Amino acid sequence: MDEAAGRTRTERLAAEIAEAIVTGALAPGSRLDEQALADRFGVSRTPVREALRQLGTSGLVEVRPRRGAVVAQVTADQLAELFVAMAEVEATCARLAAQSMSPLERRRLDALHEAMGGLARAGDWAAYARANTAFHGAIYAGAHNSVLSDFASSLRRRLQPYREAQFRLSGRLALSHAEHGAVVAAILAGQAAEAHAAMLRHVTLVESSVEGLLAGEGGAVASGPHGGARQST
Amino acid sequence: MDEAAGRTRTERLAAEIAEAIVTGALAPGSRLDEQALADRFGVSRTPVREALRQLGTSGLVEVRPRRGAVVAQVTADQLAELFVAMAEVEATCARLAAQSMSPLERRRLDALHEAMGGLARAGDWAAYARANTAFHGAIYAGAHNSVLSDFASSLRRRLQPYREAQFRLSGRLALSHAEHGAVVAAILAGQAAEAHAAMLRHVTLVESSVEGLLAGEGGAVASGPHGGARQST
DNA sequence: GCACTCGAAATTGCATGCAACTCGGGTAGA
DNA sequence: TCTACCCGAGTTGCATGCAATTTCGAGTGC
Repeated sequence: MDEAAGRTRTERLAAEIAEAIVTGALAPGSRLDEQALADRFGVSRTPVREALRQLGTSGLVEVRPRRGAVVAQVTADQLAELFVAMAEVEATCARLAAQSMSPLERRRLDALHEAMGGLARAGDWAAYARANTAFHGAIYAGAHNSVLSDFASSLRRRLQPYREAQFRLSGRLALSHAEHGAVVAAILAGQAAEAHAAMLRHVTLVESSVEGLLAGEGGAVASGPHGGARQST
Repeated sequence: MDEAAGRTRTERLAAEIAEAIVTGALAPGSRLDEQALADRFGVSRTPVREALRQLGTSGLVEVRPRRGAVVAQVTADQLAELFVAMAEVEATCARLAAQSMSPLERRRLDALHEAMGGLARAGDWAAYARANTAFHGAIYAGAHNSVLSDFASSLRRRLQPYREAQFRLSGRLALSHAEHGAVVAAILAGQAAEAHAAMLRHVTLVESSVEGLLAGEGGAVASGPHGGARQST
């Protein structure tokens, strides 16, 4: 499934390591030994080092000079800050989208939302999670601002493992779809303030849902939301 | 002048190259030849490459696989997007700050604002520009969210050369201080919506001021706001 | 005169090697 | 027994070298 994802080895490595971190195959806090990674991917340490630097800048790994790299620890406090930041940025995107989405973009957002209703009723949380990414992506795009859009995407990506788990909670799917409904209605109507408020509420509810999950797991925040998932590829 | 800024060569290089880009010593669009940079700083290509990758992730340089790195071009459209993003993020920080700044933080913000009034009346735009960075930094910090704060700082840094020029415009100093006054008043009073609106207005006014400057320069956006300025420190 | 092809120089991507630093265990001393 | 020190293994930071790709220019055909 890697085909020719990235042209250079460094790019492919950065993508693969990021994937492993986001999916939980590499647990937060684990050391990222350069030689071990190089052996594992069949390359030398040089591209591994370059990939780790890149991931360090984007916040996924922490590189300590002369002391190696580790998968970034996400404390409960930092997790809360990430969620607040994502809520605010997404809400901003929603407001801008309400102001500046084209008629075509509005129709497509509406259609996507309708389709997700079917997935929610069917209880297909895996498909819903995928569609959910597209849904939020459509709103980022509708803001017509690549800087905000990129930032929102990167936050969403970092929080992906924490968000995904909560879709399995019974009832969350229908709730999520209802919250989306309020966002979509406000955007379609061009009501900027309402769109902002609705999106803020939606993401904040996701956050409290995640917090409930993590609390139930017994303070396993530092080791991520995966009960023991290991790499799948 | 570099003392021991960064411990490793890569870090120092990243900082120095970033500085050269931000101050305009390296013009947007210029090629960043690895060997040339290595010679210039007296190191080998390896740390230069790692530094360039880092800067690539943060958006300051554009690295094209197999085709070398160039200082990121900022088109007029991208500049507008950067300003919109900064306005929105700063406004969000201002709103959060109004909600959650401690009494001590509020007093300090007020004191800083008062001091800047003196600088504005004296027409000391260089000192005002420095204090301005501290002023906005205080608001970022008051939001109590390192994710948003870091993002805002990075945007501010990228826009620094464009913002700085407009302080020299006669009248801008007093106007800027007046706009700050509205922001400070709202934050001190805990009026979240007002703080948001006031900050949005402030940054948007800075943007139009910068646009006026650039238009006056004759479409020199792509080559940056420096008419030929070279590094000063 | 213009476009296209081919080849050499230049530049990037990556592998390898070495020195400097970190960190663990063991030992001597109090 | 506890503390401090020392030393060796293991890692990281960086330099160097080579292969692959891009780029630019000269030459050729149309």
